[in-house]
Amino acid sequence: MFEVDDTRQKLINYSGEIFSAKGFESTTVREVCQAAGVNIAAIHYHFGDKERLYLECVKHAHCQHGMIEFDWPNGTSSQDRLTMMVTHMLTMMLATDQPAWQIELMMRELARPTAACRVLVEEFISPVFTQLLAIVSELLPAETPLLARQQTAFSVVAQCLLYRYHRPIGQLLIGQEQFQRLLNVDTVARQIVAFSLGGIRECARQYGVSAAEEAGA
Amino acid sequence: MFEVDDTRQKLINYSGEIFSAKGFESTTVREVCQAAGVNIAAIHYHFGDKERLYLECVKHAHCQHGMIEFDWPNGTSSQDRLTMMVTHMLTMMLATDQPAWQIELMMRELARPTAACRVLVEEFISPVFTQLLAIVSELLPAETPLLARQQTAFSVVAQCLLYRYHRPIGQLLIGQEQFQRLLNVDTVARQIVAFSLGGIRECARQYGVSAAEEAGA
DNA sequence: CCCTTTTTCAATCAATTGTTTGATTGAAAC
DNA sequence: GTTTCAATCAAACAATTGATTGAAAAAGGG
Repeated sequence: MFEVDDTRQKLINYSGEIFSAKGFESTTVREVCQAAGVNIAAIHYHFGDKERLYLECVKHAHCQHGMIEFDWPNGTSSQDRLTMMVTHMLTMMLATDQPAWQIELMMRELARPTAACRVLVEEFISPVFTQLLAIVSELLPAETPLLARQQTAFSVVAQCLLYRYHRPIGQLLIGQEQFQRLLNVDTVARQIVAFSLGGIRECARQYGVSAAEEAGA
Repeated sequence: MFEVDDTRQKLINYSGEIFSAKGFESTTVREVCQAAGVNIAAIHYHFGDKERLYLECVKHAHCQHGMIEFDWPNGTSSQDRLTMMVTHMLTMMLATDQPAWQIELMMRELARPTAACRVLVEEFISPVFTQLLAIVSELLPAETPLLARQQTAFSVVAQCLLYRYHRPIGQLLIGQEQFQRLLNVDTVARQIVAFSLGGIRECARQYGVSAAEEAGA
């Protein structure tokens, strides 16, 4: 974490934090510049305008949290890979340590896409989804239609997304102290993996015997 | 759907639509009044200010789509009730027919809560969640800890929420025409129910034999 | 008809928005 | 020492924001 005392870098860091907390519209350039300790005109000088500063933040966010390369030990089972995948996604979702504004900004962008969304999906989301789809496909029969496999993968990611997007509702529903216990990655991951494996197995039953079960028998 | 030519009603309808589409901050009172065909001062006269107009919209939204009362035919199985529950939630999530701004506004409120969120959860979300939790509990062993049952219920609702909140990502991930096929309630409901039943069964295995299986044996 | 109350209207308010200007700084290049 | 150029600054820009005014219009009751 290099703390470069560069005006441009300071602007990205501070504006990214505010953008992620309040959104693009509700963030004012004066607020950003005051937080960063730079002059108002610095935004125009270094980025052109507010929107291009925002785009730079999104770009910076998904570069910093770039896709990690999963190099599974040879012969890792589908179940284990699913577990690692879910754990990886949950780690990002539940991350509260600083600087966490990058994730939050990306989540905002994915929920209410602007122009920056497409590249975000292509470079950040799509690779993860492709890998997840591959894992799910191994656990489903070979004849399973593509759409059904995609739906199954959606069911897995949906569970992970809930704990970030709907944290406030969750707290109101089951109480704050109870929900606090659900911020532990391993606790949640264990439940989601178990639930998902059962769900996948049930879906597999609709289309025949899964490839994994076939190999296991 | 009474089309009352009342200024107050027109303001709620049109502003609700714009609020739901662009959010509170990005919506201007001029835009609203022009759409409704009323004078700018009408907002101040009928509601006081912009914020109280917004609160009135949220209230109107969750009143219109109030909680439906499930009166199951006596002896309806847990599975069937889960199916009806999921179908009900998905019907709301995937609703695209007019006027759909009420749901969208509530979803916004639940993702980024303002003062109006608490009453929304208490009167609208909590009753549904309570019923879902009851159904899930029937399918799980009696010894299952409360937190585990709540997590399981979360896993079910999460799948439903995905198809509304992350529609843009879904379209980018699997293609627009492919995603279009996932806007059919029955198609999605069938998959989610199957996945969920399998997931619940797997979770039940961790805590013993479920009450339902016990009764079935 | 007149009187009162409610409702609507054009015009304007002060405040805030993103953006731009032209001068000033400071250090490197010649 | 002079020139050059990127960087920063205070100040102001035009435009838009939500809110407010006081008069005009409409509605209702006697």
